[in-house]
Amino acid sequence: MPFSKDSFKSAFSVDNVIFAFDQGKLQVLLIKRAEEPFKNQWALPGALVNIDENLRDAPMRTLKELTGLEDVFLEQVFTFGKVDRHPKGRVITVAYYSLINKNAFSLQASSFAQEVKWLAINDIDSLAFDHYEIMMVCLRRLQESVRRRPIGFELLPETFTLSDVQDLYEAILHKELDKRNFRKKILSLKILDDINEYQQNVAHRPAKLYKFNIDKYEQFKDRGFNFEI
Amino acid sequence: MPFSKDSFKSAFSVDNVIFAFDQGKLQVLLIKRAEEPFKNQWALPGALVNIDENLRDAPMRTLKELTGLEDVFLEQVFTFGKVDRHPKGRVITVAYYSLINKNAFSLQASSFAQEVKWLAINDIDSLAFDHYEIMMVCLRRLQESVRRRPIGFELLPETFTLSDVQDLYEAILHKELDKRNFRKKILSLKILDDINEYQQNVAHRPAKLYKFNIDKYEQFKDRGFNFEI
DNA sequence: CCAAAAGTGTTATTGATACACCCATGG
DNA sequence: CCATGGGTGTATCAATAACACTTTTGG
Repeated sequence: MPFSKDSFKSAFSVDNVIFAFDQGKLQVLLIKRAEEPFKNQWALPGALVNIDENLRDAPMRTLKELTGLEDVFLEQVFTFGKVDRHPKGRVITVAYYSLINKNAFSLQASSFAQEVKWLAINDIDSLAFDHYEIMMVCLRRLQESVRRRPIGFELLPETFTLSDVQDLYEAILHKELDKRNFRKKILSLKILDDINEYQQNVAHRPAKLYKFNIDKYEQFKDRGFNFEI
Repeated sequence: MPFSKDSFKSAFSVDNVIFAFDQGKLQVLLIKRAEEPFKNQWALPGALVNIDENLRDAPMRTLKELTGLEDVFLEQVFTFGKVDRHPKGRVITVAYYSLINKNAFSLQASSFAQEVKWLAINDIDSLAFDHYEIMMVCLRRLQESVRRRPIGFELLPETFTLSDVQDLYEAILHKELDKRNFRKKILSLKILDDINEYQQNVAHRPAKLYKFNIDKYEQFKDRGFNFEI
């Protein structure tokens, strides 16, 4: 049972910025609100926290309802608690972000939203509530994280080219990177395994395919690195 | 009015890890609990969030009650929300940490605690609830922050020596640092102003005194730096 | 004159940056 | 044979790391 749902004076919620990478762009999953306030406006997916549910399970539940996915990268970012952030009462919300591979699932019909869509983050300029601010705070956190820990690979398919990785980093950091230096650096981390296969049917020299090395990831998770790019 | 105080089933709180630097050690302010649960055990200062109070104001209120201080460095760290983290009901808590100069005030009597004390963080090995974990998460965040932004000077008196700064960094990072390299690096940031004064009445060569340059701080606050030490 | 902490420079190594051409494939 | 993106190396510069002795004061 969510906090104080019936006599709504105060509530406790989570919002989840779900990132994916598609068509060279960083995309965010949005829902169109079916109810007031902000009816018919785009918003971040979220949920009230059930009283018998661990906090982290709330955004996981949202994610599962929307995408069917479990075991997804999920990181808590910040808790937003201004008194007036929700027009109908006091709602404190914990923001999370997730990284998913868009191709691994299809969007599911969901009860709480009329409509669901992906939108490139650079094409979003307003959202319901303070969700735009929440999204941008999550983006900044993703940008910091991607420079310090080997995350981001959750956004790619199982095998990918070095150019895919570079395109992803450029999309996240919103910045062009030098090809040779990028390759040197990412390979020096030894988190990518060359699988000795190549792209097929491309109208140019086929690129080598790589796989993400999960063991090295585990080593770096705590230790971190400094991807100065 | 705090969330659901009377019929306590769920509540929303903040806990504040208040750091100070004294006798070469990083200290944390603790309160002895006057009530069950965990009666007579040491805990982090905290408060329930009032329904008409911005989230960030709650730890500031705690701080003011305990120390009389306002305008203190305060950073949100993480929100802890396991179902069973509080034995008496569902309490989600937002952890903050503060940095204060221990000499600038005296501890005040407080209603919610029998007793208040400073304890060196290395001498703390358990606390009420999950407060030990909360404290350690805040410490890690402080350690990260101090390497990337010019924070920490809130812990020092208005004038200080370079050795004071080094001792502080060593206490925070729990690691010995090379004197010459440390000085080179910290001076290269230009956030310290040499005030052309010296220590008095010390039984050794007196050290130069420095002041923290708040303008340079503002520049670095967003830009950050990389204090690889 | 002793004890204590302050203060100071150089070298070696590592990492970051800037930069341009040839290669393999499909059409 | 053209267009497309894949792939590669070097030189310069900046930052980091390791390291030991002299100076100034009070007692």
